[in-house]
Amino acid sequence: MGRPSDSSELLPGTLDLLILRALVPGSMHGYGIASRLKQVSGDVLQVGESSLYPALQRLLLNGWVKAEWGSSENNRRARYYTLTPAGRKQLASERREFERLVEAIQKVLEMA
Amino acid sequence: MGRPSDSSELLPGTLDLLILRALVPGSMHGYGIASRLKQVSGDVLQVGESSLYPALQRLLLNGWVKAEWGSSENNRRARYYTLTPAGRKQLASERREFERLVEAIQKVLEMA
DNA sequence: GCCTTCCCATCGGCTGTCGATGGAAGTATG
DNA sequence: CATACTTCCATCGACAGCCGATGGGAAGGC
Repeated sequence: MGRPSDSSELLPGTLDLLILRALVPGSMHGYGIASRLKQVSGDVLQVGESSLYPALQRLLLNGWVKAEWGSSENNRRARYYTLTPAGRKQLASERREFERLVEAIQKVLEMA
Repeated sequence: MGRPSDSSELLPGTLDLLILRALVPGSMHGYGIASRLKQVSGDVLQVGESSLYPALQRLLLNGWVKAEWGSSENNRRARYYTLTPAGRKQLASERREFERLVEAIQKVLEMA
């Protein structure tokens, strides 16, 4: 699994980038992040919860995001994740790297 | 390893695509494929041999490529890999999928 | 004779992703 | 009321891909 030809709906290695980017407009809870990614991508990016939460743990551990409990607009207990300054730097870095690699791949795809 | 922020020089999950694409102009041996990818990508895509050969085995197993022994232009023993018709179909499919995902990610990266 | 380049290949380990699973708390249905 | 559905949290086990290290052999230059 985790390969483009499989049922994967994600390019492996881009999940952190996507999550960090999703948090730029403001704090969100996990479920909301997944919904937002799905929505913005036009149903292409379908992040399962079993991919999402490990990723969020990772981000917490590295200090890219912080978390605090609260209640969602539906009166449900929810954990809100917020981008830290370090997280913004990481986002910028991952984004540059991603674009660098995609450009490189495009060159290969378009070569003679 | 295998993540964008690491020293990885590859977007995980794109290696098969790259190899298949590299074989479109004609048969090549493994070492040549790696060199070509590096060159065309402007030194960005650096495929280690320990990534390359397992990938080639995979492609062989799936029938996307076939292999035959020969000698390189330098009189050295070399195994030449050639795209099969099934390989071309696979290439087209992986390429579409890759572009689909990249577009989706772009949407996220550029969202408000 | 030695070193570098070319070319093959494998093995062990790590990490990321996913399917399955489970739970709790609100909201709607009948 | 009871049942079902949705939201929201989270973990576990399996699996596959990539990489660093390592091995070797054969051609050619110094």
